[in-house]
Amino acid sequence: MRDEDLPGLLLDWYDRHARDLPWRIPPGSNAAPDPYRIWLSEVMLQQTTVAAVKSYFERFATIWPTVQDLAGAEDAAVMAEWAGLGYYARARNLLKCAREVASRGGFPTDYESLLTLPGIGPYTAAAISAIAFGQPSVVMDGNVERVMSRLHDEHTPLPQAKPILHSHAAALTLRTRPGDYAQAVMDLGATICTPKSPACGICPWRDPCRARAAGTQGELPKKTPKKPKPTRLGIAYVAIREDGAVLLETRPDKGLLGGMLAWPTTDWSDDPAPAPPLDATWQDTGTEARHTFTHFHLRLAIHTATAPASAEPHRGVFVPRADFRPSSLPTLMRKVWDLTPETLRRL
DNA sequence: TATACGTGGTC
DNA sequence: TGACCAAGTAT
Repeated sequence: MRDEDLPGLLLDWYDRHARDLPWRIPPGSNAAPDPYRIWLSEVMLQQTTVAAVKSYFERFATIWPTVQDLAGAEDAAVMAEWAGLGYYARARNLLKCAREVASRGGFPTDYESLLTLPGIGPYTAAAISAIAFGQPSVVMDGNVERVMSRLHDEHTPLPQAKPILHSHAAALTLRTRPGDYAQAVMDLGATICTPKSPACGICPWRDPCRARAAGTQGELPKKTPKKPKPTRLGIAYVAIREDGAVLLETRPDKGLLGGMLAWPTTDWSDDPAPAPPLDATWQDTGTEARHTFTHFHLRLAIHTATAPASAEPHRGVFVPRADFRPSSLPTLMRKVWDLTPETLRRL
């Protein structure tokens, strides 16, 4: 098996097995990819599964069919539509990027220019230039790292191995069909060369794969062990006015859940100081929302209060119940609402 | 180079 | 059930 045969082998497989995805131009189609849809899908797919992205992509593409439409959207509308997808800096950067692209009249086509846009890093710049503009960029994501580590039986742990794996990937990236090739390697990683129990028997690269020959595919890629997650504590304050309005605030742009609608809370720490957003008689419901973020566990106690029509909160604004959509909250805050006693939620 | 940054599925 | 993991980026 010669190295130059590998891309062709993979493209043959992709021609027969490419998944049908809402943002994808099927192999063999003459249609031109829409850079806006490619960009939108790639940003959504950062550290996020295809299954989670699909419905969000459909909604965004329907509400804002072009980058000009998105550039003209209200910040709050975009954040509300992104709620539940996670990594909210992506949504803030999405809007910044849309406005920059719209003002310059379209997406740049080359890797270096794409890299300067907000929310577009090495992976996304390579993916857009390859998939939307047919450039032979080296597309490196978690899938490609895993596939390359196995193909070459590379035991150096990540992230140390990144340069080695990148050079392996670069050696396979050709001028022919770079967009299809990039998607093919990622599809291979997502559906066959999976992290656990890869389906080597049906892999188009089973013969050249060095890890398969050595029987090491299940242990690759090696990774440096992760730190344990600490547990932090906090209190979420759910205030409901006599007319049913709920007290919410928009979190600061920087930091966790930045820019998202949320119940006022204390700090999240070992021993948070109480910080009720309203002078009222607060009740401890005795229940807590448990949530795990990337780097810590959180236990958020839920305190509730009812407020008169004249109530003036220190923080946040009362949102009329008719305008309140739990689906516009990030998942942690939606959990808090779901755990709030039914008798209060019905007020 | 290391850390902050979400969420849901899987085993 | 808890740890791992996913089409990463910003700082």
